[in-house]
Amino acid sequence: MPELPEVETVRRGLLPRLVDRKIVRLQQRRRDLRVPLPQRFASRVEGRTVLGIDRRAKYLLIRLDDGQTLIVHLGMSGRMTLHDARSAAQHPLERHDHVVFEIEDGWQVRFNDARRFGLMLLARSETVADHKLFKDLGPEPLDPAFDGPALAGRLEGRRTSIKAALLDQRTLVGIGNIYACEALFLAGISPRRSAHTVQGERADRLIAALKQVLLRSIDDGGSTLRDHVQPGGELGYFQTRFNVYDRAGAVCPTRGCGHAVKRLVQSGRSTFYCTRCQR
DNA sequence: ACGCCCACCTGGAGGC
DNA sequence: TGCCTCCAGGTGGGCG
Repeated sequence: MPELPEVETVRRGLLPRLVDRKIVRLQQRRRDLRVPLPQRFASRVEGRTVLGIDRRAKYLLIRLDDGQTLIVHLGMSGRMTLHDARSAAQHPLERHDHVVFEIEDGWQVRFNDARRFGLMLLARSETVADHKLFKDLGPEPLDPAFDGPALAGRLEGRRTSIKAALLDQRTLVGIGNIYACEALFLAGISPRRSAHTVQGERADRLIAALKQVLLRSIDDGGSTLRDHVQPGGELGYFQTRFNVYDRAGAVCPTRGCGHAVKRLVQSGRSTFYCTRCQR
C-alpha cells in the first residue's frame, strides 16, 4: 500500500489524537511481523506520552517522552486507524489487528496488517539515523534542497533502468511503484531509460514531476487501491487521477497522443507507460 | 559493489 | 460454489 503520500497521510491523521497524549496500554495480538515485535514491547511503551510524529522515507517515527522512538513501517498492507471508546466497543478487533494502542482519553490506534510485511521497533531517538534500516536511505524528495542537479548526481553511473533506480530507496526515498510510474509519465521519460542518462534538463523535469505527484497525492489523502485508509477511516482519492498506473490498454491521457498505455515488467514489478510520450 | 530474483504472507479478482 | 492461478502501494538477503 503505502508510499510516501500514504505514510504522510497516516502521520497527519494520527497527530491530533496522539501528540501530548499518554499510551496507557498496548495489546500485542500477533508478534510475528516482518521483524518480530520488540522484547518487552508493551512495558516499554505503556505509560509513555507521545511528543510528536515524524516521517522518514516510508517510516513513521513516533517520539516518546523517554527518549525512545517507536519506528513503524506499514509494509504493503498496513493501516493505522483510530477508534473512539464507543465505536471500539461496537467494532470488535479484526483478524489482522496485530497491535492496539490504548490512549489515555479512551481512543485507540489499531495497527492492522494482513500481509505482515510491516514492522515496529523501538530505538533511542538519537540513534535512529544510524540504524541499519536508515543509514543507507537517500534524500527526501520533498526537501527543497533536493533539486535536479542533486537527483542527477545520485543517478550518475547507475546502469539500471530509471524506474528501478527510483524504486531503490538509496537513490531517494518514498517512491514506490505507483509514483515512479506517474512521475515518469509526467516527466516524459521512458521507464526503460538507463538511469545514468537522466541528467541536466531531464533530471530537472523528473524531480519536478516527483514533487508534484507526491504533493498532489498528499492533498488527496493518498491512493486507495485496496488497503490504504486514513486513520479516521476516510479513503484516499489520488487513484482517480492516475494517468498510467494500472491503466494498461487505456488511451494515453496526453491530448492528441492516442496510443494505448502499455504494461511491462521490470525487476518483477509492473510498469505502466506510454511508448510515444515517454522517451 | 552492483544489479537482479526471490521470498516473505494474505486476500481479491478472474477463469473454468 | 469451489478451486486454481495470478497479482498486489515493500524490502532485504542471497546470488552471480
